[in-house]
Amino acid sequence: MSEIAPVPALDAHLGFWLRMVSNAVSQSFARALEGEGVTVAEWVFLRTLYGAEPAPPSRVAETLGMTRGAITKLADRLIDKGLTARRADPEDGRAQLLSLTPRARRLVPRLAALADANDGAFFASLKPSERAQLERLLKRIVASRGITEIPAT
Amino acid sequence: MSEIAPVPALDAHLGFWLRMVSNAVSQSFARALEGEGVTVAEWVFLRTLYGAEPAPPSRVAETLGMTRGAITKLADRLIDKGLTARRADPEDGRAQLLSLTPRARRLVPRLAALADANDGAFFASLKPSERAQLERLLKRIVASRGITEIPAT
DNA sequence: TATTGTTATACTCTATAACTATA
DNA sequence: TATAGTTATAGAGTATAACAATA
Repeated sequence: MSEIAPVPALDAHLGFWLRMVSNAVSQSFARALEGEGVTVAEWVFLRTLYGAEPAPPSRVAETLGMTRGAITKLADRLIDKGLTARRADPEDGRAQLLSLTPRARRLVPRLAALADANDGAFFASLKPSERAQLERLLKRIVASRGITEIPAT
Repeated sequence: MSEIAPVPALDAHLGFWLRMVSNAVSQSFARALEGEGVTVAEWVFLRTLYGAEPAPPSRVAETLGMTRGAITKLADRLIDKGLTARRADPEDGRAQLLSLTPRARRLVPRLAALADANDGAFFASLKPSERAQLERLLKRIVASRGITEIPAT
């Protein structure tokens, strides 16, 4: 006979609440971005290249904690959308350089405004001191666990 | 000429830090689950059915905020793995009932132990009072935004 | 040989919509 | 007609591995 051992509920873990809030924030942001025709991963990619020198896929991959193959696919999609350009690196015949198109440079500030609004709405119920406390705790975890990966999803 | 308007960095948003930590917790947990041959979504599904009456796909879908089609696919995979059973509801010819196999009932406590260990490791750098504070703030956001969806991913 | 990038393949997660069977 | 579930299709995100070109 198969016993039912007592098992903590899903919501007994802090990680559960973290994911619940994080997913809600991301999903809400994703819906807002949809109106501008981009996904969250695309936003992160665009923001990373914004105001920066053209970068090779390998560096973007490292920054975002993704494989080079994944960056190729993401870049392909953004090139199709007219938001990214890819050109050969004049100094290394193997390398490519990714950069934003003028349209992307006009778009990014609009997307940033959506990010601001989304963030503001979600954390509006916290007092400034509480928001600061939340940020402090999260950054402590990032530091203590050595988390370096920028979340693209 | 295309101007570069000042745009807040990705890490200027609380949502960024939330996602950074949440993704790290989930990825670490996913790797731990891999050793047991299940994904995070499968764990959530299994935990939801553990110790509960057999449930129709429609109810599971509602609980997890997924479509019925998605649940069918998830259940198919778990049936293949011998962790879930599907049988016709004797009281409604249209309905099916999903339940855990004995093997799944033995597995869930092991998976729960992994969840405990993962959570413990990530929040070890916080004092108990800080963990409580973090939980309180997260739950406040959940309540104020009316978040109900259990994060399956 | 090592490195850069692309391509091929595959799998998870998810959604929408068409479809079947039953109520 | 309405509901429950499945199936078909599609797309995002990701990974691994094979490959071509260049260093």
